[in-house]
Amino acid sequence: MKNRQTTIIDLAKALKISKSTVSRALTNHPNIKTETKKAVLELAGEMDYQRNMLSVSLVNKKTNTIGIIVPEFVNSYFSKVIIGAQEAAAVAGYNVIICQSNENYNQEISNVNIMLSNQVDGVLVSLTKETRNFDHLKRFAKKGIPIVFFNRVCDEMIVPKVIVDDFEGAYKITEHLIETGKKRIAHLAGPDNLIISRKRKEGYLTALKKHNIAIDQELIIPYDLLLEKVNIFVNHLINLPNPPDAIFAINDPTAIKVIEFLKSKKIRIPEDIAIAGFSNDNYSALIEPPLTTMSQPVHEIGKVAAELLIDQMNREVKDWKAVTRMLKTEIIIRGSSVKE
Amino acid sequence: MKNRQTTIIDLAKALKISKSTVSRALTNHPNIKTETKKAVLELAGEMDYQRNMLSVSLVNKKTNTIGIIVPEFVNSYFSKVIIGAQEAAAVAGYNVIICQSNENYNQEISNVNIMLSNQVDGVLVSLTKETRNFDHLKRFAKKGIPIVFFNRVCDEMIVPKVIVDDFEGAYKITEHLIETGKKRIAHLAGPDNLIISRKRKEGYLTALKKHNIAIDQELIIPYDLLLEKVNIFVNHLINLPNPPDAIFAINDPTAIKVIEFLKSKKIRIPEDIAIAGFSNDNYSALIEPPLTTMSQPVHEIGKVAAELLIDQMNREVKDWKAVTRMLKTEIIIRGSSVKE
DNA sequence: CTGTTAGCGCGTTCAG
DNA sequence: CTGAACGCGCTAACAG
Repeated sequence: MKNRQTTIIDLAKALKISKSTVSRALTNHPNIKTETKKAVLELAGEMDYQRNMLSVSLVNKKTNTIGIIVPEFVNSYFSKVIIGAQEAAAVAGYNVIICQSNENYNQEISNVNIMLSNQVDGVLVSLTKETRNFDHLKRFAKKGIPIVFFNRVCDEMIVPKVIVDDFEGAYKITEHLIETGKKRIAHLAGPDNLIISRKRKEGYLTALKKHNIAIDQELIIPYDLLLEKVNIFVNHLINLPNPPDAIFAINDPTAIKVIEFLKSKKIRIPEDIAIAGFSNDNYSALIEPPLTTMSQPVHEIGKVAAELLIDQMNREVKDWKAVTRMLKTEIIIRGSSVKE
Repeated sequence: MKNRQTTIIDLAKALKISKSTVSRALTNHPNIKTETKKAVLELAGEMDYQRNMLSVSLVNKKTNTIGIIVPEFVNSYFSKVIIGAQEAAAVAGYNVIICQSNENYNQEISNVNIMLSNQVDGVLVSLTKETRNFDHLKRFAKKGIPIVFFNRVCDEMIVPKVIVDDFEGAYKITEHLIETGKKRIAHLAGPDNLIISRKRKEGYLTALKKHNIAIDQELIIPYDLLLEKVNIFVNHLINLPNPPDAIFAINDPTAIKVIEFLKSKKIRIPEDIAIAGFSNDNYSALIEPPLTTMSQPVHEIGKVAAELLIDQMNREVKDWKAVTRMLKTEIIIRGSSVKE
């Protein structure tokens, strides 16, 4: 089926020396005559020899690979985190394999199996919106494989985490809406099992309380992150007897959908209803009106997560540390909340 | 460093049977007593045994993994292609490893090395904008590893390719601009080494000729796909003594940048200058005005590419077929070219 | 139906 | 400085 690739044995035969010598020449071993080393390297070049990492990993019990499991990467958020992680991993000599769970719990389980059977040395995980049970993820730790969560983290596991201050972010953005004169602020809240959803909702609620605005449960919409349904929820909101004058959406893709829908209904943004999102995605600045949102340091989230993971991998299991790194967000005020 | 993971030997010892029996039980071998099989499976579950694919791959000389090399995946285009490819690969029992070359030739070479040392069974490649030499990619074929190109393909290698009709797409979209009454249509053309750039430019030129519009070299801007530079080029265009009344950009991210810049200059779109892009990216419908563009069947491109690759992998090298699949595009007319 | 043996490609002892 | 021998975890071929 497949042509055999050049191996150390091929090189050894051609040069009439032992395999171990070839191996040593290839791995910069100290005890090796410079000329035999040179000869080996030369022939390796000619024959396009490429080290078989499968064997190396098998022998070393180490693949130099870290796995990343994300819910999706069509939106820019996770793509950028991945790039940040990949760069930091490369610096430390690690490759990366990526699986997307497609926001599906069972898919996440099967991703874990893929990672495990490919013997990753560590994993970076951001949970699906459905994940409520973490047994599949605990398998990593049991096998001595460190795990680091980012963005969609899990309280139940004491491991390193990289997050932003979702509470504060939501608080500030809600406060911003209040300060622009809005009084009935609705919230499209994410699934309650995600900590980011709960924190952002808390931030929202706390800001309202602080400013003595009565909380109206009618304005808090439980939303399962299915963009197709945004229209229904928003339509419901605008048809309330006492409709909202602002909507804070759990994330930017949702907020963008909200804007689209309101525009189609000829509702003025921000005069009639102001909109805010969360995360400052790629195109949030480009829609009309541009979206007010909290920016997250996406690239750095990936970088820090990878660095924490690599740190864990360099420790004995008993020395693992479960630090939580909380990175800075920044409010980006644009035309969806303030008339420019 | 790492806790040893459960192996077949562990199971064999615990059950006091031979390793081969355990192996057979785990792989659904026919010749095996149902009760021993059951016992093995049960213990495997208890001990959380996970097959070490490193060893399996080493023995089988097959990793069941296909590699994908893309220039980037921050924009939605390649993300979606990857998802399509991943789905098709999964159906056939293949995993996927993804590398991004970051539009960098040297990075692409190093990606090839990663793929090779990880012993992928086949690769899907979309070239960087810098790639002019293909020796690194020819190494795959020499080693019996099939390669399939998509989107950014290469004339020099006779292998399967998945493309869209870039010539026709560009022709139609230019013609559309002409039909809306535009006479001085500029083109932000991609690097000449990319076939898609050349085809799209040809389509543009042919449409002009067909409609007896003189070709003005001043309006054809060679552009290296660096979004940061779009403003400079567009600024140059609008300050020409005889400025364009339309701009056809090689891709959507570029077109979106053009729109942003023109808006900042208070130039009316499409009245003063109409804009068209190519590929119908995620947010092209959302900007103001929404972007006229050619949609590509991104998901299907990935799917077809993966299927062609899997087909090659199932053949002997001598039976490899170099089909080129050209998928359908569709013009999407929106407000950036026609006042709504 | 089960056990034994060999070997995938490599790195790492241990001898010289 | 170099070679021989062993083993990583698993599957396949060959005996029973």
